[in-house]
Amino acid sequence: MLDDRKLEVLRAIVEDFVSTTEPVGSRALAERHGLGVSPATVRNDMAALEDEGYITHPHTSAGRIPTDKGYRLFVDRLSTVKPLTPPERRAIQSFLEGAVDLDDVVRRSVRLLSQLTRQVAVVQYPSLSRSSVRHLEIVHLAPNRLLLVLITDTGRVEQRVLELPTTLSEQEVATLRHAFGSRLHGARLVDAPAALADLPDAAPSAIRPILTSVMSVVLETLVDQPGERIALGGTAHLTRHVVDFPLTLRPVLEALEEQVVLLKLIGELHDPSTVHVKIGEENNVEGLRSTSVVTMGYGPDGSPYGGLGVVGPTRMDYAGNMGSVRAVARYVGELLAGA
Amino acid sequence: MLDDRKLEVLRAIVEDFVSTTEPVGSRALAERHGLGVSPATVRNDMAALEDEGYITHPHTSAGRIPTDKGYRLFVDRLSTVKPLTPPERRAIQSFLEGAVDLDDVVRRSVRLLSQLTRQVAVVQYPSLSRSSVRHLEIVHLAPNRLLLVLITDTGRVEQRVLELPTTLSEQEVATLRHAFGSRLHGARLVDAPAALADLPDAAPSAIRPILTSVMSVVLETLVDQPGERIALGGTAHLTRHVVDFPLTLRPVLEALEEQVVLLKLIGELHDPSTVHVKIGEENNVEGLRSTSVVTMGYGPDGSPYGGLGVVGPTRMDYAGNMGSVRAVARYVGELLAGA
DNA sequence: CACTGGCACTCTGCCCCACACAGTGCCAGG
DNA sequence: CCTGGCACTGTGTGGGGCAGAGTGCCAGTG
Repeated sequence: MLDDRKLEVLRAIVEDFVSTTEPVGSRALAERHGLGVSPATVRNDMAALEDEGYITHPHTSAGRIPTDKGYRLFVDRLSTVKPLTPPERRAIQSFLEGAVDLDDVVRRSVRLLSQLTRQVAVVQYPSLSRSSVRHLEIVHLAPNRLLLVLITDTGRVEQRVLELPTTLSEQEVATLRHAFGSRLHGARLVDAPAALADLPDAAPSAIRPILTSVMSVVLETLVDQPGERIALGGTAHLTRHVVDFPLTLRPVLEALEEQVVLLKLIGELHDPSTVHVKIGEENNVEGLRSTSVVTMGYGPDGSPYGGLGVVGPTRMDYAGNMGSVRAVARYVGELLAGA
Repeated sequence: MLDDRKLEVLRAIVEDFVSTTEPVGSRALAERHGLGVSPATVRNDMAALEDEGYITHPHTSAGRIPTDKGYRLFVDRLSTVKPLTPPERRAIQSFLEGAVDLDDVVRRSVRLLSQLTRQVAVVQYPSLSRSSVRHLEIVHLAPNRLLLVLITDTGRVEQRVLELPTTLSEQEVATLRHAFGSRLHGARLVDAPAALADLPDAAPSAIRPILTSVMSVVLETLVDQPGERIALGGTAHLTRHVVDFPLTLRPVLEALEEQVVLLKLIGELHDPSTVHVKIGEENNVEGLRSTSVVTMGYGPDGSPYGGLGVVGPTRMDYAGNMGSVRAVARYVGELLAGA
C-alpha cells in the first residue's frame, strides 16, 4: 500500500512543512529532496497518501500538509529521536547542576526545556506518593494540632497542618515522632500504610486508641492528598503561532492554566522511560486538540519521580523536541537520584 | 484651560473608547452623552484636548482615542472607584473563605481577580520579611545540617535546609531551638536580628562560638533570602486583545513570566493602602509599556503582607478594575489577619 | 464671545475586477 | 510504472472606484 517512496514523500512533506509553515507542492518537493522522480510521480504518491488520510490540502490549488495521522506515522516510523549535540549536553548539565534546591531544579528545567525547544515547557514536581521518605518531622503546634514536615529523597519538602480528633501531650507526640520516623524512614509513601500496619499492635496499649486515630489522619494527609505540583514556562512561545491560529490561542492558554489538565497530560505515561508524543486530536484534553504534546518520565525506570514535556503546535520539530525532552528528563532524573 | 465641558468630553471619549474599542467621533459623542452642544463644539473641545496631549487620532479622518496622559487625567480626576455590588461582595467572601490554607487563599484570589476583571491577575504571597513568626522549628537532619521550618502569622510555611560550618550535637540543637524559639516567637522577621542580638551574651560561654556562627547562618537564611513568591493567572484574557496588538502580546507574556518583574510591579507601592494605577509608558517594566497595571497592598495599613493587582491593556475599565482590586485586597487582608 | 451649521477635504475600508501563479488531476505515450 | 503535457481551479495581489466617517475651518447668529 505504502511503498518506500511514498513514505519518503510523506517524510519530505512533514519536514518541509514544519520548517516553512507552507503547504508543500509536488515540484518543490521533487527538487529539494533527491527523490529522482518527476513532480508528476510525486503527485500520484501524494494522491495515494491523501486517500489514506495522511495528508490533505487546504484548497484545490494548494500544496499538501500533513494530517494528525500523517504526523503520527512520521513520528512512529519515519523519524529518529535527534540526540543533542555535545555542547548542548554540556550546557544542560552545567545549567542544571547550578541549582540550589528542588524548586530551583524545577524552575531551571522549565526554562531549559522551553529554550531548547522554543515551546511551552511543563515540569511536574517529583510526585510525593512515589517518593520515599528521607525525614518526617512532627511538630506539636498546639494540643490538638500537628505540623507534619516531610522531606523526600528527591529533596522535596512538603508540609501539612493537621487537626487532631484528640489532644496530645508533648510526651505522646515524641512517641509518635519516633514510631513514625523509624518505620517510615526510607519507605516510599505509597508503602506507608503497610509500613505502619504493625504500629498499633507494637504500641503500649494505653496510647493505642490515640495512635490509631492519629495514624489515620496522618495517612490520609500524606497518601490521599497527593499534593502534585506543576511548573510551566515559555508561554510566550505560543505567540509565534498567533498568525496561524489566533483563535485557538485562548483555549490553549486556558488549558495550560489548569493544574488538573497539566497533570492529566503528564500523568498518562504508559511507559515513562521513553518519550511519548500525543498529536492533535489524540489529546484527550479539550483545548489542546490543536497542539502536540511530547512527554517523558524522569527518575528510575520502574518508578519515575514525575514527568516533564513540551506543548506546541502539531507542526513542530518532533525529532528535535523528543531529543530535548529525553535529554532533560534523563539529566533531571540523574540529578535527583544523586541528591 | 480645561473647563468642565472639556473634561466631560474627555471622560466621554475614555468611556466610549473603553467600551467600544473604536475611535470616537464628535457626532456619536454629542448624541450619546447629553452634552447639550453640537458636534462642532465638541470638535473644538477635542482640538483643545489634543493640543494638551490628552487625546490623539490614529489618522486624519478617524475619531479620537485617549493617550496615556488622557487616561491618567481620567483616573485621577474624572472617575471614582466603582464599589462592587453586594452580590459580588458575597461571592468574593464565600469563595475566599472556602480556602483551606495559604496556598489555597492565593490561588483563589488569583482566580477571583482574573474573573472579576477579565484581566491577568497577580497576587504576591505574604512577604516573609514583613510577617511575624508563629513558630520556628529546627530539625537536626545531619550533624552539620539543619532544616529550618518557619510558620508565619499569615499561615505561610517556609523551609530552608542549611549547611553548618561546624557539627552540632542533638543537645546543642535543642538549646538552639529553645533559644531561637523563645526570642523569635511573635517577632517580625525584619526584627529578627534585633531580637537575637542578646543571644550570644545570654548563652553559656561554652557554646557561644557555635551559637554565633549558627545564628549568622540562620539570619542570613531567613532575612537575606526573602523568598518572595508570586502567583499569576488569567493570561488567557490577553488573547482578547490579540486583534488589537498581536505584536505586543509576546513581550507582555515574557514580562509576566519573570518573577523579578512581577515583584517590581507589585513592590513599588508608595502607599499600599490605596489602589495604584500605572498607565502605559508610566510602567518602568520594558514589555509592559503598552499595558496598565492596577495594584494595591493587602494586610494591615502600616505594614502590608504583600500586594496584588491586575495587568491589562491601557484601554481598560479603570473604575471597575480598581474596585475589584481594592475589594479583593481588603478581603484577603482581613482573612489573613484573622487566620 | 461662545456656539452652530455648513462645507470642503482627507483618509480608510470595501468591493470588484483582473491577472498572475501555484498546484492539482488526468491522460496519453514511452 | 513513470513522465511530460495540458486543462482546470482556487488563492493572493494590485488597482480603481466609491461610500462613509470624521475632521478643520469659516462665516453667521444669539
